[in-house]
Amino acid sequence: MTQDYAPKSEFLNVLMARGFVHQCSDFAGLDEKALAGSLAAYIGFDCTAASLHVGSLLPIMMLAWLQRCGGRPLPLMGGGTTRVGDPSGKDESRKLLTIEQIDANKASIRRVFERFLTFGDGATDARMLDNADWLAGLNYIEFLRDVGRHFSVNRMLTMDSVKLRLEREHELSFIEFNYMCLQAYDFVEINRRYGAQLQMGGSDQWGNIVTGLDLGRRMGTPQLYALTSPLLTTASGAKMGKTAAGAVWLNADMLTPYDYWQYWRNSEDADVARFLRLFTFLPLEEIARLAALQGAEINEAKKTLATEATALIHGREAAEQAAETARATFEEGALALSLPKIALEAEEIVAGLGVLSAFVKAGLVASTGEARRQVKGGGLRVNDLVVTDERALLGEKDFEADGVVKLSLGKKKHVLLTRA
RNA sequence: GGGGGAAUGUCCCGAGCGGCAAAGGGGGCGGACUGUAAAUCCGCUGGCUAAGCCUUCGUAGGUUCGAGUCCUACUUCCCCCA
Repeated sequence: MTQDYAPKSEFLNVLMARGFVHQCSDFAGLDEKALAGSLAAYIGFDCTAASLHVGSLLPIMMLAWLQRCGGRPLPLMGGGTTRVGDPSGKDESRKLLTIEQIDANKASIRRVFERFLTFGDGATDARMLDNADWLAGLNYIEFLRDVGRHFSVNRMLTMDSVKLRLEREHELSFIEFNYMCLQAYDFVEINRRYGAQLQMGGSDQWGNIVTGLDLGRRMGTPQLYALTSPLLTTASGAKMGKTAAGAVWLNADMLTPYDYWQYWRNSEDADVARFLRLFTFLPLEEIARLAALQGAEINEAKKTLATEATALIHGREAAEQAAETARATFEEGALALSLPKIALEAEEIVAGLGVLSAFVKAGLVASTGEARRQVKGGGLRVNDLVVTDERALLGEKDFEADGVVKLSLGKKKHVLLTRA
C-alpha cells in the first residue's frame, strides 16, 4: 500500500525505498516534520519473553534508520501493558506474568537495542521508555475523567479490528477494548514527556496508533503521525521467525550466532532482495547488484544477507566466524571445530553411549523415539556416516584425531561431542 | 435465570456404531531431486530399559470384561430465549 508520494526527507526516502512503509496518516505532513529535523518517534515492544525475535527486527530497523537520518528513536517497553496481558491474540487470554518476570525480560531485551541505537541525552540519542512509568500509577477515576472522556466509542466501533469482531459476533472483552485506550494514552504521554510526534509499528497496529493520534488531537497535543510497516511473511506465505526449534531469538544466549546465520542463509530465493533491504544497512546499489544474481549465484546474496544480518546483532566477528564455520562444513565438507559443542563426561565415553541417546543429548532430536525414527529415514549421521544400527555405541574410537564426534541431523544440523 | 451445543494426539484444524495409540488435513522433521532455495515425489510426526511396557481425548467419579465413545457432577467457551 506504499503511496506514490515522493518524499523530500532522507528518513521517509530511505524507509520507502527499502520497503518499510505500509501506511502513513499523512505523508506530506510527516515528511515536512522529518525535513525540519529532530523528529522523535517511538515503537512499542512487549516484554512477554526474555528476548525479542526476528519479528521485532523490522521495527528495530526503523528506529535505527530514524537515528541515522537525524531523528530521535524512542523504543518503548510495554512494562505496564504487559502486566495487563495483551488480549489481542484472539483466543485464550495468555497467562499473566509476574512483575519480576516482566522486569527480567525487560532487562534482557534492552541489550538488543544497544546494538542498533546510540543511547544518551543528546538531541538524536535514543532513550528507552517504559509505559509502566505512567500507567502503573494511574488512578481509574482520574483516568476516566481526564482521558476517558475523549474516547469516542462511536468512532472506536467503526475501527476494523472492532467492527470485524462485532460483525462476526466474536467476543470482544472489555479489557481488550481498553487496551486500545491505554495504548492511545501512551502516545499522548510520550508526546508530552519526550516530544514524540510519530508512532510506528506493524500494520496490525494501525488502528491503535490512529486512536492515539485522535486522542492527541482532543487532548491538545501537536499534530501526531502514524506510520506502519507491512506484515512480514516469507515468499511462501509463512510468518517470519518460526523454526522447528522455536522462535528465532535475537539474544545470543537463546540462539547461537551460527544458528542465526543459518536462519538467514536458508532464506527463500524470492525473499533475498527484500530481506537485504529490510534487514541490512547495505546501500541500495549494492543490494541491486546482489538481487540481479541468477540461479545458484543467489547463494552469494544469501551469504551476504546472513553475514550482514548476523553482524548487526552479534557483531562482525561472530558473524564472520559463523560464515566460516558454514563454509568449512558445507562447501568443504570439513570438520569445523567451531560448530556447536556438547561436552560428555569421561565415564560416559568409556562406558559407551548409545547413538540414540547421544543425539538426544546433543539436542538434535527430542527423544530416543524420534532418533529411532530418524535412523529409519536415514537422517542421522555420526562423523558423516549414516547411522544404520540404532543400537550402536559411541566410544573412544569415534573420537577422531580432533577429539570430537560430529553428529548430524539431515544435511544442515550439526553438533560436536567433546570430552568434558 | 431458562434451553441447546462444544471441549480430541500439549503446534493448529479436525473425524471418531463401547475393542483406540485413535481417520484426515495443515505445519514440522527426514529422504530423493537441486543450489544449504522454491516446486514436486516418498517416509515419519505420544514416551520408554521396545516383538513388550507405560501415558494420552476439559476435570472428578460411575456403569462395563473393556470408555474418547454411555451415566452423574464440576470447569470453561459458544449459541438461543429472558
